[in-house]
Amino acid sequence: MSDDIENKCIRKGLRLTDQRKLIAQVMSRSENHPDVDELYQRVNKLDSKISIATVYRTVKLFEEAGIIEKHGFKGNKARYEQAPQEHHDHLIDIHTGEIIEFVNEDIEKLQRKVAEKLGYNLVDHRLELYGSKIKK
Amino acid sequence: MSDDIENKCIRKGLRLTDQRKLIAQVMSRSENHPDVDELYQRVNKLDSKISIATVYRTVKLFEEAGIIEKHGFKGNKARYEQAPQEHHDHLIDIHTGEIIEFVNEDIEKLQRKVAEKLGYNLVDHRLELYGSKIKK
DNA sequence: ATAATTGCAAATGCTTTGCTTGTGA
DNA sequence: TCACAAGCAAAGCATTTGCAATTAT
Repeated sequence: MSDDIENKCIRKGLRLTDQRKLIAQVMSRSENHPDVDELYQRVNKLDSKISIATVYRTVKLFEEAGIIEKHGFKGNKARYEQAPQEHHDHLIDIHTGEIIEFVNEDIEKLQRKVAEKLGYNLVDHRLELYGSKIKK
Repeated sequence: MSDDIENKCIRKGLRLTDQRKLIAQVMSRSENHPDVDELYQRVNKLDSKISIATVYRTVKLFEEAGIIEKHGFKGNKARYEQAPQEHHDHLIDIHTGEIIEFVNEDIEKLQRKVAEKLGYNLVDHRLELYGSKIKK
């Protein structure tokens, strides 16, 4: 269902305003990883009175609640995606900007091992691959 | 020698100004991964007339010439380090901010493999581990 | 000589915030 | 009702840029 995010909000005790519902909805339906401005554009079509400050506040709220995830890929602007059920990393096409999600359990394991070898518990990580399409 | 960066500038045909020499020198002697402001503070002690705009311009110039590397760890501000002879990744202590460099050839291999499986040539990557020190 | 570089301050781009009015529970 | 959220515009930061003066080659 597309209001999954709404339910999460309720469970987290977040007040459910019209604007938050809209942003949740747009976020749910996003195929790509939109930045705040894209989000604002889309939400704006549904409610032209919403302000970009609200989008920023909501996105941060959702992020802190663990409902969505923030990414800072190269080329700065923060991009968001719905917090995935299962963790994944990203491969970014350096020519088109297309973002492909992937999972590799071997890499995950090695990361934990590396951290431990250095005397650390792995709390979080960021892995981004940048590549160009192989032409046949 | 600490003026390794200077030689690289010459080889790249970059004009060698006093300010660039200073920044190169400070960069060479940095143990940590300084951000522009730290760099500016240090350089400023050697030449109080230097402007922060010059530091920004120089750091970008060096980066584009492949002389230094730019990192965007979590918590935004760009940090720089001398371009290493051998590639390495970073583990960041989430409590102290300390940055530890590491190399793991297995992870590197897996990354290439993952990219290829997705139909891409791996051009670049970013791997950051965030951890907290294991207490004995 | 002269094209590139600097310093300064103003401009930019993204993000946050103060304050008043509006609203969900 | 009333603590919290939204809208607006102003402020904040990191970074970039226009321009006149300076400098490396």
